[in-house]
Amino acid sequence: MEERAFGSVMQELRKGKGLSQEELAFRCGLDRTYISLLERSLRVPTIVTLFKVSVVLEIRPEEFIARMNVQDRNYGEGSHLDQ
Amino acid sequence: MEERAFGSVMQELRKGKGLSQEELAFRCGLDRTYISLLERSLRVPTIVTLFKVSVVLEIRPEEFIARMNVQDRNYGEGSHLDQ
DNA sequence: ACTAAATGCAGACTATAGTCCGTGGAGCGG
DNA sequence: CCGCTCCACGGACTATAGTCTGCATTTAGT
Repeated sequence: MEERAFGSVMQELRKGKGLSQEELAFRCGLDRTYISLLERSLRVPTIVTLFKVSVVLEIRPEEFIARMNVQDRNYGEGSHLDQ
Repeated sequence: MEERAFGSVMQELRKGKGLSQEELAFRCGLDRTYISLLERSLRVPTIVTLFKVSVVLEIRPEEFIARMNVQDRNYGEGSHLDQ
């Protein structure tokens, strides 16, 4: 199905923004332990959760999904990964 | 959150392929009544369900999500909205 | 009018998304 | 060593995704 896990993409984006799991959870209105479960791929989010996380991580949800499909595509040239 | 419902996009794609709810459900490995619930936005799918439906409807999941964003959503001064 | 396909919908389920408590361990600065 | 932050993890929840069965209604064809 998905080539790359949702949680892996989320963790990468979270660390890229220098957020702790707890801080991300708070800003998303989700539970701290649930973010942990997501990153370890022990839960599958609904698309509503995808949208919530995308807002906080400042990425378009479709871009988030796109990153799950392909490992190497020249994402960004570091354009929106920095900050 | 989403401007356009998941179910609305799914129904449009389903009809575009001339499939009944039952046929779509069968090909997705989902229940017929659940497809009905999704189209009426009485349920929110997980991303796994998004992927299943996308395969059958022959659309990339990120494109599916993108079609939910008909209205503009602003994530921080258009830094990654372009492209 | 009759038939059949397609869908809405209700109810009672099962599986899992998501919460809320806590504990313990790894890492790090003082 | 001590305190602090971050995170993995457990257990016991609550909410909701998703199934299954059955029936009623609508729509289109003949």
